[in-house]
Amino acid sequence: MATDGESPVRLAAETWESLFRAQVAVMRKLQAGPAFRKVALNEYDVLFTLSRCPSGWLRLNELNDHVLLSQSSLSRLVERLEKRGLVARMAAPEDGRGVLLKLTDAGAELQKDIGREHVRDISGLLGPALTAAEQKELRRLTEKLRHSVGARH
Amino acid sequence: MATDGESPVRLAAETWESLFRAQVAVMRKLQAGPAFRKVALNEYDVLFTLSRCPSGWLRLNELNDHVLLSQSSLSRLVERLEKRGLVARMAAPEDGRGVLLKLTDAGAELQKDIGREHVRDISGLLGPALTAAEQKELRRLTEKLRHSVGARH
DNA sequence: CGTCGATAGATGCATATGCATCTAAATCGG
DNA sequence: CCGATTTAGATGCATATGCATCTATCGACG
Repeated sequence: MATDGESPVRLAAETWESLFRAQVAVMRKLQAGPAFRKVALNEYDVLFTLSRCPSGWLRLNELNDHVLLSQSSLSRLVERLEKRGLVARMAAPEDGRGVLLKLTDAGAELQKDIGREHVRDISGLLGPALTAAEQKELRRLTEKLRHSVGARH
Repeated sequence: MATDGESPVRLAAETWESLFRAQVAVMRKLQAGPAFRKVALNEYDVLFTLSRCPSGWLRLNELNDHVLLSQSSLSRLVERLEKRGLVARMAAPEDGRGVLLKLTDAGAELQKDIGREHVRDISGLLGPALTAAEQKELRRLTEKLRHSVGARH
């Protein structure tokens, strides 16, 4: 009758809390680095997502699925990035309501610069903490989690 | 000479990105639930941390290590919680600069209410996504990561 | 003890965020 | 083809956040 000491609900809660705290701890360190002096985290996230987009152009609403921001905040964030000359807008060809975004050359270059530094910082944090095998397992589990959660209805 | 297809730096970056995206995906769902109608995420985090504190009282600066917020923002957040009657302050007995915090009865009750719902939501997200063994492994890896990253001086 | 640097919080101010709402374009139903 | 509903983004406004700075206390050292 004894469970192995933990109900499924409690296990899930503890797992989430641990994941969340780890994310906070790493993020704290990353934000302290000089990489985020020029762009805020969410701004970098947008630049990064755009840099990974195969066609170069991405719809604003698709971008919104990636970032933990409300629609209105993202709208204004992009407005700021545009004013700084880091992204360019274009009306969507097939949808008169839509807006397409892409990095400008300056935006792409800034993303690459920050990205390089960012990747070094990350490596410096994860490398000493987890073996390669553990990192792979962590990547696998978080991918699985994300896809399960992201899968709608 | 062939690596197994992945440099350590790249693996670390991908692992972090996957962890981060999973956190965003889960957080999005959690925030959409009715639990966060009454208190914002960071506010709940403070209530939760206080509820877990053995002595009941916690220093403001210790709280700050837990939450992804600047010192000034936490200061004002606590001020709001105090105005809402959810936490109480006390001058630290051994340190005239310090402030001690604890939940009021109303704060403890609200935390428990939201916590219950929160835990149910989490279970509903993680349960279908990962087996119990996978959750335990994820918990282990993220704890290891957090302790390694946090143990900095 | 008295001065000096470090630490805990609070506060002024500029900016970022979210909610509600608005406009315009697409889609649906007849 | 037309009106009704839905969807993509933008915007007004109140609030939350961060940076720089300020005050008060602590701790070290002469």
